[in-house]
Amino acid sequence: MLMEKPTFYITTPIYYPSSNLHIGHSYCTVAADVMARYKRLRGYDVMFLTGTDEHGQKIEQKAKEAGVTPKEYVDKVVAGIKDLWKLMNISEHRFIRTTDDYHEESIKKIFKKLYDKGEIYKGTYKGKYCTPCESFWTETQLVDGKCPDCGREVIDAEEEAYFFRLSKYADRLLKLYEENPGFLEPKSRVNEMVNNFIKPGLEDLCVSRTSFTWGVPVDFDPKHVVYVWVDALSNYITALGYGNDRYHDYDKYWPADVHFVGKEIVRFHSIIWPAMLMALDLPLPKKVYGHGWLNFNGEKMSKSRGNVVDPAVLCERYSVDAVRYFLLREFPFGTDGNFTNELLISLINTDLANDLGNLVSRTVTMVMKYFDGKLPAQQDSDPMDDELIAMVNGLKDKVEAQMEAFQFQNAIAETMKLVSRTNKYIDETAPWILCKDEAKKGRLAAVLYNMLESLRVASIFLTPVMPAACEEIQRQIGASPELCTWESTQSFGQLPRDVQVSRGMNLFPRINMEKELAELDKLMKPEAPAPVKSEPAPGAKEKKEAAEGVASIISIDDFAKVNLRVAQVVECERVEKSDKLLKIQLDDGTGTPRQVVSGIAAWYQPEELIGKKIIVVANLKPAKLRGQLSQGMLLAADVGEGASVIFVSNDIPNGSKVR
RNA sequence: CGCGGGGUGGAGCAGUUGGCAGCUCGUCGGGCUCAUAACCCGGAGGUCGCAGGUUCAAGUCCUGUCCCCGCAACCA
Repeated sequence: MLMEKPTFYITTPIYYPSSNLHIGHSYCTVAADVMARYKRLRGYDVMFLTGTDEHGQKIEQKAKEAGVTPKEYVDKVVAGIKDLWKLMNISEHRFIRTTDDYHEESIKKIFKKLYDKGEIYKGTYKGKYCTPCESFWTETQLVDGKCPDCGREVIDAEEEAYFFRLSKYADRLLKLYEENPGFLEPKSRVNEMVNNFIKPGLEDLCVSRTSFTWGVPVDFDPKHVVYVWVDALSNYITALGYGNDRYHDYDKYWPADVHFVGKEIVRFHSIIWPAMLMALDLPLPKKVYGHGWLNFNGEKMSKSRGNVVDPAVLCERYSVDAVRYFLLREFPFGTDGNFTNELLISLINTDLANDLGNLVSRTVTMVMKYFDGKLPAQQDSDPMDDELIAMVNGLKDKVEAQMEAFQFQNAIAETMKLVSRTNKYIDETAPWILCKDEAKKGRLAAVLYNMLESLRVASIFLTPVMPAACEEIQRQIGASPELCTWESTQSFGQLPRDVQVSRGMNLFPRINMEKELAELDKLMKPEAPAPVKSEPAPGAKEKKEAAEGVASIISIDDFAKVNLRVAQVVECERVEKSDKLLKIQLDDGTGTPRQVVSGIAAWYQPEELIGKKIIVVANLKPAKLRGQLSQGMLLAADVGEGASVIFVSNDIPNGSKVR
């Protein structure tokens, strides 16, 4: 009886607090939380870790821009992150910040240990350096041989740096994947790692920097700070007390059962992290699971596109539980998902309002109506009930199998099948007819009991996903907490026969789709003034067109920001390996040639543009297209599927301002 | 160029070891009235991107091809 509880250690990545988090971060953290809650329900001693990775040049810069110290900067963002997790009902967890003193202490020790073991050596980091930006860049990052940030020339430069002997672990990593196929999931990620990174050969990894100071100093060589790899990845063990006295759970929880990570950082977790642990002679995590990304309306979410979804807004409008349900029910964990507002509302309405919420409502109402809230113990069963009961009894295994494989969407789907079956059962048994015959009171009571019992089981399976709502369901159907253990779902019939229900509020109110879509649209573009046109609820595509067709009003000052100039095409050629792009050299009157890359190759031959005068947006941030620097864009009209460049009269001198 | 992912009824997606093609939404018709204009039943609708091949049998394996998306390394 004194058996120790089995342990379960799950982590999310530590997020980079250079700005507020978006729905993608919530997705990962909620998934981990659901797993943690599920394991706790099943009797595990769970350690759930999340946190923030707070060092690095970008934070240093952001803080400088904001006129505060880096610590002040991250403190503020981190406070917001903690609030978000509170709002999203993230259960008991440990929160590590890489600026925590115990973590920094551990990092110094780990770095020293690796150095003493010869796993880290001092060398020189060679790269391209942009003096004004004080930034190192790799060859591949350069845009047309110039600094990707400012477009200026870079110089060859070297800096002294420490390197981790990553290259020597290639074989051991390959062996790890072969012998332990479950180490990295989904499986498709393994090929990616092997083909892209290990097979071409691993290079030693630069693990220190001298170009910025916002980091953990290397204590035996203080002009260096520990770079992200050692600093951030080690959080999974420093948070347990490895190398520090703040915590003492390392022996209990390490190795981790699973690291949940986004697909963009799978590489770090499946190559660098295991290699580091090998170098430290520590056990490896049992599994790294790379989940997919949430796109928005088919596009990658990003600040510059202005399509970042704020989870807090959604939670406030639709309840935390509804958002949590949506995230896990709608998207297969492991592959990318496409987030749309329409999908969110539609799922809440159908699954939660119509099916589950309404089932609770009609069930409780009938018990109130027919038996004044308390069922009689005298009940008559019927073979008609067998199918429903069998379904309940078989459900636990199915749900568990899906949860253990991190297939949340399937686990939820299994449970929702029971909800649907129960709705159907009501139709089959027609309690509203039974109630008219006094002789059938016992039968009526049995039917209502079966409905309650199905709801009890469904609510337990959904508890990890929707903790608050399920608690309320259980309260309404009269299922006390001791009747809602995970084990109790094993067999049908745990509620007392004479159960007492209580009426409650609607769990999931239906949402007016048209109205909400319009509201959400407004909320997502807070900086934009009210749209000129506010057609109700157009389809997704139409909406996009409307936004493009009738742009919102801007002030003359906004327009003044755009620097339009007349320029003449000097040279023009196709961009190699691209069928859409033309590379155009312009004379914009400044004396310095300007290169613009434009996606008009389908409609223009390079020759026919040479000598023509066009209008160029001269102050657009330079971008790299197919490896070619583009310093601006030329104006062209959309004509059907094609494009028509706006040419201007050759009388206008190059460089003339257009306004 | 390379690597990875994807192309399945109107929309969005599932489809482990090859075996009569499923789900949700929408749509059409019917039923019910306990319930949150909810619930239940039935119908229509797909030659599973295209072309070959292996097999008694392929969405599922092999080859070729077209299109879409992402990643290309110190960026955390």
